[in-house]
Amino acid sequence: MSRPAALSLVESLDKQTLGDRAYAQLSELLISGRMAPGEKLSLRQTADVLGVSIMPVREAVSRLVADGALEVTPNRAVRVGVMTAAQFRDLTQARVAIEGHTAALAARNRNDGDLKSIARAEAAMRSESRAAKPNLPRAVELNKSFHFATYEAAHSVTLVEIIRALWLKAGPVINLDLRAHPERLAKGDAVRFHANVLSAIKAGDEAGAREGISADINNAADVILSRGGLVD
Amino acid sequence: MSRPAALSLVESLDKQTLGDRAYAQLSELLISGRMAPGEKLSLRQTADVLGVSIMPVREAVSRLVADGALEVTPNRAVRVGVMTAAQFRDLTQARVAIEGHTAALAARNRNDGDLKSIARAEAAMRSESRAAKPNLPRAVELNKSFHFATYEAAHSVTLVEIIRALWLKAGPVINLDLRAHPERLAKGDAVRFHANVLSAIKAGDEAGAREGISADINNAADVILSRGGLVD
DNA sequence: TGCCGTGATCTGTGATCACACTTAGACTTG
DNA sequence: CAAGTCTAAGTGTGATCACAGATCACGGCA
Repeated sequence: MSRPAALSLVESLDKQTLGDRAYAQLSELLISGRMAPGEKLSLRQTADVLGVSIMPVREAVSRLVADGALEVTPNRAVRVGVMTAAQFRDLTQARVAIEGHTAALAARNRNDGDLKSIARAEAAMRSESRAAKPNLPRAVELNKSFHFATYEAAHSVTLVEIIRALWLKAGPVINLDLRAHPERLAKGDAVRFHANVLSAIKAGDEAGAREGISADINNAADVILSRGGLVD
Repeated sequence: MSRPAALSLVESLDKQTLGDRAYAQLSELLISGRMAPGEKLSLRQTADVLGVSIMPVREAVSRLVADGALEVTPNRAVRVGVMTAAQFRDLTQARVAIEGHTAALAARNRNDGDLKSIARAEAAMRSESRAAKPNLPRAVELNKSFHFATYEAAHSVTLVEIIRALWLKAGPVINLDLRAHPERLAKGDAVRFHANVLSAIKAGDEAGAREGISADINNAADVILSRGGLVD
């Protein structure tokens, strides 16, 4: 099984299927809230936009439907999932439990490299959200970066994957709201919670990390629920 | 919007796509351990078995790949996911956290109907596993029934969905082992843990429910890991 | 003016075809 | 006899075609 050592540098150059790329692009749109809940989506149309045939889009969409991020109505129309207030509450509670647990785990398992990436992500989001006129898409992205830098520090690929699936469902609701009401960012709640999480993880304080993440999630969810924009 | 009242009885008769049925059948095979980790799977072949074209199978398989239950090797071969011992440990820890949390939630949120279904599932599995020669496929099915009756009592569709995805990954490893070493069932550990879970949930004892489920999961995982059948 | 049939168009789903690639086995060759 | 070669069958992926059902606008009837 010995091969020329130089070959190991170039092997497996692409190996990414078109369906995978379509999935990546669509989930990025969803997770960052660039598609509103209930917005319809045509296979052929998005296939044109992505410059491929409808097959890869089909695969991507069926995966997203399985994830619960998209849904296909009984009328055979694909749209971004719409949630009732009750479903959103259920999702939020699950997020608090799982993301809180993962943050606590991060406080125990983090190494120096993890601390650095979390601190960097925290600083980036702090400076962006305190800017005179913050770049909203960038703020959304930085918020995601901070959370996932935290979760990665738990060193559990299973948990991170689960959280990614949760964000896929919550993204459209949360980040669309943030785009519509940017004043929530300026208020600085998220930045404060993030700072608490960072210092707790640095100190190895599991309960503190869990509470910081819980507060961050619950705070955002409360604002959205009080806005009353969800059906039912 | 008023319609003849009689029509409301027959509306929405099936509305289940072939791909959904293929997914249901394949995931049932996986979750009950009837397919061994690493076992290969051909799209055309399974399409023949299921009596459909390869399209529905493709959709089902791509969803299962996204779930991590199946995997497609770089050589373009689909097979049941194989796990390293480290991955299995990670998966087990996530299961302990999430399923334990859900059981605790069940102890708080259960109603009388939930208690009845849990008790019924517990009794069914107990009697089967104490039989002279237990029916293994049935025991696997009853074990699943007990766990999910418990989790349903938490009344959180989000958590139950997540747990179902976790079982899809763990099923092949755990239940294949159970088929290969049925003496584990006769030993009665699972039955004892289940009884503890049932009484804790009945008593509203959240910590007890969490510990019972944790013990059940960890016990099975320890046996499998000590068997050394996992690669790496 | 209001309502309902009707046809063109668009939807997702399923089947079939085309293709690049892998793999296994018979064959040839040294 | 062993090692390399080449062919044929099988693989997943992608494109295209076919189809039932939904939607919507237009036009005719009441």
